[in-house]
Formats: sequence, structure tokens, C-alpha cells
Amino acid sequence: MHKPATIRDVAREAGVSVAVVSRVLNDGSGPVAVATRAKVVEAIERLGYQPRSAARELLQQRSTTTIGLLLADLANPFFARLADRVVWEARARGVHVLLLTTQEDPHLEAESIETLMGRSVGAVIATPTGGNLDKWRRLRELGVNVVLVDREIDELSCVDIVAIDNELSARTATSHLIGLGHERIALISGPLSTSTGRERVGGFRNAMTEAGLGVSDLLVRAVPFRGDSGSDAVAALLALPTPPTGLIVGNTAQVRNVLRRLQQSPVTVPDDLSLIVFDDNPWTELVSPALSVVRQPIDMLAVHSVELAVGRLKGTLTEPAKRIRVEAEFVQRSSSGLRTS
Amino acid sequence: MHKPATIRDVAREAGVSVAVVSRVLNDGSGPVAVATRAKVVEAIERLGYQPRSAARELLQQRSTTTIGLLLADLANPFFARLADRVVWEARARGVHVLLLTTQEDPHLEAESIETLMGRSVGAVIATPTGGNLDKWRRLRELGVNVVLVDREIDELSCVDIVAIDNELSARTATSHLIGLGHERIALISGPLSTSTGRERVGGFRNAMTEAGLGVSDLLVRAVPFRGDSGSDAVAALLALPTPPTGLIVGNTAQVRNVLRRLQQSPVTVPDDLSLIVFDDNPWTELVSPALSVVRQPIDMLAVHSVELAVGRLKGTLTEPAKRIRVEAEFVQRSSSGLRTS
DNA sequence: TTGTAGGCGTTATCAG
DNA sequence: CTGATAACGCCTACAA
Repeated sequence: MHKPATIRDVAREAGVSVAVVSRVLNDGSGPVAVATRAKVVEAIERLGYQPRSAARELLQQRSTTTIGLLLADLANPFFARLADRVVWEARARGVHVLLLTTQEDPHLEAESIETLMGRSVGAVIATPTGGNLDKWRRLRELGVNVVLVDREIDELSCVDIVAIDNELSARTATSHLIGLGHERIALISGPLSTSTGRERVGGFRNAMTEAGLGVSDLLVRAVPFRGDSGSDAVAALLALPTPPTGLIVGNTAQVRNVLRRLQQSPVTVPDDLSLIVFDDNPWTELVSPALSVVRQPIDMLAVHSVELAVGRLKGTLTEPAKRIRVEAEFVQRSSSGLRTS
Repeated sequence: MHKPATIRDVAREAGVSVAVVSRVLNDGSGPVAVATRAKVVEAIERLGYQPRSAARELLQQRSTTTIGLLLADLANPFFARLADRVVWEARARGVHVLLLTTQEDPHLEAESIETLMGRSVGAVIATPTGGNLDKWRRLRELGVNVVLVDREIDELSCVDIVAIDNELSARTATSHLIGLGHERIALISGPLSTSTGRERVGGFRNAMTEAGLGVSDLLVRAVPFRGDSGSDAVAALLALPTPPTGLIVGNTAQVRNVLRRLQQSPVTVPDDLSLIVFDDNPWTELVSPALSVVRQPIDMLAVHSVELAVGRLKGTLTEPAKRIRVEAEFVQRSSSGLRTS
């Protein structure tokens, strides 16, 4: 267990001063003679020297090489793939990722934000639970750049936002079912404490009223992301005197529970019930019938988030907070069809 | 954008010296009068003080509050859920996670290991690609504790290992098919450069030969994790003069490609082909027919990995390198059945 | 073009 | 019980 080499070791090995080594390390921070540089590079190689990032972070105010990624829940394929792309895009820019999860729990989120404050990360990409306004503000005041992805918090200013147009997506999905002749359409969304929940419910309602269809409150279920709430919601919908003939699941985390419950029930999809779910993933076309989905462009979400986060971090981006909307795509497959009953 | 408060600010605010504040922070590192402590705690509250972890890390040789997690690919649900559990278990122990991915590319893995060296993480949990022996060794020599999870590297000593018994799992799956009357059984595994690939092929071969069945090399395809190799492998198997009646997919990353190809082909599961895949996830029982699977106990993998990593980190675990095997479970569903042809 | 020295925020050591 | 002070490894003026 050797002690790692320090910049001083390198300097000695190369027969120069630490300042020169530092300049070689941070290419461009000062003039270095070609011959000297070569000596230093060689010494670095020979010693297997790695700069200690802790030392750098200490004197810069915040790290320019680490961002925090605060996601809801990696067991949800949507967030998992988002994480995958974010890590990838960040690395492509020489930035590392400190990963935290909230498990949709505002209390855990609060803890995480505090952690982030102490870790001197320069930026944070997050899917907020909806609470902890004060903590988010404090983080901002500390000079940490915040990028909200997928969800947003209206009351929070000075944060970048990257998301799909949830209102439009829900509206499109709803209109599609309406076009197929459905009139009793139900929506299972995420909780109204999240922007995605609110916007999707809004889009759904708008599409319905614009089509001259009423919306029964019984047919709109905003349920938690965690637990088996999706299953219960389906059960309740199917138990209605006149059950819906169309269902949109706008709560990505509950899609699997909904499907399981549906498979256990006597209703068949799409004959008895046309189904559209939010978010595509590699399995949605493997179940039968293949699911009609609203596909979120995860790559785009990741690219923009990282671009913003890193841009602010490195100071190349100084404009006021941006709000980037990327387009979701409706993909029709076999789970939605003409109304038959 | 306020400057964050430092320990000195707190000391001034509380009317004590920094040393006292430090002792209050690291509860137990020295005596503090009850009244003094109260004053300090209050000052900390008032200033919203957060210790800078960078300063701590600089002083201590390696961070005792950060571990690295180097995974293959978060788009694979297996690794995603593993990450979820690892982050969770780590947090429960007050430890944070720096996330890196290799995308199964040894070159990216090498970069990541170097990063890890500079980040002064105290421990690393990783699913190695199979290469970079020297780099792993160097990391170890630097005093970083390494825990390999899911896969292992034989040549690497002094690293902890947490994995299922892949030989046994593959053997069990194979025996199950044999018990159903199948004789021409194929295996699609991961590359032989990984321990999981080698062991699963081994278990498969052993089960076959023990049952007095020959193993044609044509029926064993070790294919890469990335790309569409699973699809190609299926196509090749189905094009054989006498195609297999049973198939085990031991390459988790390729399961979806295999299924897609199978759905596009005229063969029906399980009538024409009995299917068993490695690793369970919430979608395997939603496809039809529901898949017979080898279920890895992801929770256990995560718990043990973190336990080992954190134990070494905090110095509570000093025994020589451990190798922990957790039990995988075979779950029979509808995709495997009696041989009919 | 190169070297010297000070300080980033924290902990540990050792006197008071 | 408390306080001063020396590290930790690196960067950045500034001086040579």
C-alpha cells in the first residue's frame, strides 16, 4: 500500500518546481518550455501520478469536475436510462457524477440536498419530489447551479429546466383515444405535488372538454409513485358501474403494477380497454399486446441537462435560467384500438 | 450567492475556537463541555454550516464517506436495480456514491479506474469488464478497497467478491430443461472474458454431460453484452438443420433482443422452444408467455457489497479478502415446458 | 520560462 | 476542558 505520489514528488523526479508541474497539469495556465514539459510528462507517467481532486476543490470554491445527480428511483427504467445517459454525457465532458436517490421521499431529498452542499459540487441535476423549496433555494444561494429534469418546481427561480411538454403529451394521447371512439377515458397519473402529475391531468382534461366530453373525477386517479397504488387504481376503475373503455397511465412507476392487475382481471386489452402508457422502454413492445406509448426522448433530456449543468459549471453559459422543452413522441402499437362496446 | 460558512465562522459566532467546533462535529474525538457544545450546535444551525468534505478528504488519506460504483451499464435493469440498492444501502451507512459506467468497454473502464484513484474514494464496488488487471492492482496498492460484484477476476487477489453461484445456476436451469425431456439445448451466454460467461457455460456443459447428452459447439454462443448479438445468435440457432428445443439465455443484456427476435420468428414458446432467461425483473412475468427465470437476489448482492466496502473503509473489517456467494433462485413460469417435438 | 510562498477548510497534536 | 498551530496537496500571484 504505497502512498500516492504528490505533485512535489513529480517535481523532484522531473527536476523542476511544483509550479511547472501544475502548469503542465492544467494545460494553458502558463508557459512551459517544450523540453521541460516532456520531462514532467515522463515523470508523471513513471510515478503514475494522479492529482488529488480534494486538494483542487479545496481552493477553488466549488468543483468544476463533479456534478450531483439526484434522481427519484433507479429501479424505474426511465430514471435508470436517464442516469445512464447523464453519466455518459458528463464523462464526455470530463465531469463525474455523484449519485443520490430520493426514493420519492422529501425527507430523504432534504438530506441529499444537504449532502450536496457539503460536497462542493458545482452543479446538480435533479428530479425533485416537489417539496423542500427552502433547501433548494439555499443550494442556489450557495452558488450551486441547479438543473431540474423531467419535473419542475414553479416557485423556484434561477434554475434551469429540461422536460417534455407534459400537457401536450397527455392531450395527444387522450385525443388519440377519443379519435378511436372512446368517451369514457380514465387517467392514472402521478401525484399532483409533481409538475408532471399536474400537467398530464391538465392535458387530459383539456382534450376531453375540447372534445365535448365530460370528465368524471372518478376517472382521474393521481396516485403515488411508490407502493402498489397503480394496482388499486385499476381495481377501482374496473369496479365502477360503467368502467372506462380507455385508460392512460401517466405514472411511469406504476405501469407495471397496472399491467399486472390488468392481466389478472378478466378484461382484455384492447378489446375491453384501450391502453396507453407513459414512457417507452425495451419491454413495452414485448408484452402482448404491444403497448401504445408516449415516448420520452431520454437522450435529449440527458444531453440538455448535462449541457446546461456543465455549461454553468465551466462558466461558458451565463444567460439567465433556461427552460428547455423537448418533444415526446406518441407511438401507437396494439394496446389501443377502436371502441367496441 | 453567499460564501458558505466555514468552521472559523462558526467558532467566532459561538465564541470558541475552531478546535472545539471540530470536536463537536466529530462527536467523540475529544471532550467538550455540555454548555459549550450547545453554543456550538446553535451557531452551526444559525449559520447553516456544512463541513467541506474536500478539506476533510485532503487531510485524511482517503475519504471514508465516498465509495465509487463502477457498473457496466445502467440501461440494463439488472445493474440499474443493483445501483439503486447500493446507493440505498450506502446512504443508510452515511456513505455517498460516485457513479461511473464502463459500457462494457475496457478502455472506458481504464479511464474510470484512473478517475477513482484521483478521487480518493476509500472503496470501489465494481462489475469489471475482465481486462485492466494492472490498473486494478494499482488501485489496490493505493489502498483502495475493491469489491467485485456479479463478476470476478481470478487473477486479482486481495479483492472481495460478491456473486451468485453461476455454475450452479446454469446447471439448475439446464437440468430443468433436461427433466422436461429436452436434449438439444442451446445456451446464449455473455463473453468468455467474463467470469459469468465462463461459469454459466461450464454449468451448462456439466449438466449436459452428466445427463449423458453431448454438447455441440454450435449450440453454445458466447456473445457480447452490447449490440444486437443476441438477435443474431437466435437467428443462427433457429437456422440450424435441427434447431434446439430448449434455450437458456445467460446474457442478461441480450434477453430483450432474443425475445424480440423470437417474436418475429415463426417459432412459438414454449411449444417449439422452451426458454429460460437469466435474471428476473418486473417485466419478465408480463410478457407472454411469462418467462421462466434464474432470479438473482439483487438486494443481497447490494447489501453484502456495501457491507464489505464500508466495513473496510471504516476499518471495522480487517479479515483477508472474502468471497461471498449468494443463492440464485430458479423460478419456473410458462416459457419452459415438456418437449413436444 | 521558472521558482517561492501563501492559503483553501479541516483535523490532530500538544500546550495551557 | 479549551486554544493555538501544523499539516494535507494543490493552485496562483508574484518575484527572479
